[in-house]
Amino acid sequence: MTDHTDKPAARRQIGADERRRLLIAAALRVMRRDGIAAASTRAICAEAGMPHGAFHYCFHTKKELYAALLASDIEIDLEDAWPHISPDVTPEENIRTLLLAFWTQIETEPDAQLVLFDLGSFALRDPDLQDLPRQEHVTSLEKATGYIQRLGDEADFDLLGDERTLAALVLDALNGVAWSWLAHRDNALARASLERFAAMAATMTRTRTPTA
Amino acid sequence: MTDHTDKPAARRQIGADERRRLLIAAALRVMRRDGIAAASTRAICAEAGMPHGAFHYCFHTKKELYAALLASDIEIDLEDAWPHISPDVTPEENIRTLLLAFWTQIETEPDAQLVLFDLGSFALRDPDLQDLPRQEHVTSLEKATGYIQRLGDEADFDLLGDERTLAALVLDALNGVAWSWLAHRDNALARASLERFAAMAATMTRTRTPTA
DNA sequence: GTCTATACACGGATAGAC
DNA sequence: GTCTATCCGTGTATAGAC
Repeated sequence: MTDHTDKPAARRQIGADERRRLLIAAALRVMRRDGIAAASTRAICAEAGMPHGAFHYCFHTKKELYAALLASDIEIDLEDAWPHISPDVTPEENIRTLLLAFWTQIETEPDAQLVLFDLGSFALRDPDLQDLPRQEHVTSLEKATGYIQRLGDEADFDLLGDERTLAALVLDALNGVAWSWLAHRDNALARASLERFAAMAATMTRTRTPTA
Repeated sequence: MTDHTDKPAARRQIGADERRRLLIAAALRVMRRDGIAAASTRAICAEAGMPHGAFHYCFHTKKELYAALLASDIEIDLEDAWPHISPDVTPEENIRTLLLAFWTQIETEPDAQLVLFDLGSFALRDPDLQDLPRQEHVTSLEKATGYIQRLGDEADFDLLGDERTLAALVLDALNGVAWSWLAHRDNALARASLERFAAMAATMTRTRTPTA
């Protein structure tokens, strides 16, 4: 009789793990909107529609939330936005196409990009969290290397020199362009820089099947 | 008789403008050491050896200090560290030399670099301060353009394409490499990326006086 | 397990003595 | 102009009711 009530009391019991997910998502929203400094535990709980007390039985400490945010990698992903690469156009054009596909992802979410910088910067100061950006970088590098290999396959060219170094440079260039773009907000300049980069990178390629 | 004392009481009167300089310097030290979040007005005053009250008659608000920090541009300067550029070696070697000279500046002060990111990121969130990173970028761009022109002159080559776009790309690449280096701290990888960039950039040059 | 109320420390800013 | 004492808001964390 005791648990036989009409009120869906059980529905309120969403469980700590689910709450964690909600809090992480809420934290990201607050950070995107108001910056990392404004993302207090109170603000995050309010955003998630939870009472403030909920925070500390989902995460022991706030640092734990930061760690969770950094672990749930919020990085650029091209899986669903892979552009059309054709072996019929020049390597330069294909490289440019790929870079601009990346760039579009960044350009559409400037606030997310800023949060990424803030979060990384925060972690770099804390000895307990320093490994997370390092790990994130390794992951990005692997992903980028994969993208570059796929590009070479689809566009029918080989890369000269070490692929990993090149992948690192591409990632860094994109990040650097993103950073300065956040300051100047000159879309044309950012894209021109990337197109310049594409032209330069194309000199590091050799087509596999020479055009007959 | 009144102001004729042996005690150097007047020496204590260092003046508000001098205090401002001291506070700015102290703020930078604290930020480098403990991060921007730890740089409270109290911590800064303590670092400067001043009472807490001193802060608010040097700066009306803390934002004013941030503005002063961003205005007193803490950027990479090569004036005193310009490397040896020779027209007798390839453009690629000269470009690499210049880039690595820049890089050495960055590499020796990682904490300063991190503060630069933090400060910029903070300013980008605040509508009142957004112009400062923009202005800083313009300044850096002009300076970089100057360096590139000087490089071309001393190394005896011309640049293909728009100089400003190239200067922007160089700055962005350096910043991007710096950012990822702060995470992975792999000096060799960072330098390899820059050398790669130098090789690519060299394809955008044409020597002025063709070797006879 | 869930939520309220609260403890406690710290931050920016100001009032007012000297 | 210089410094002390203090106000007030906010942040993290926890004790304890339900």
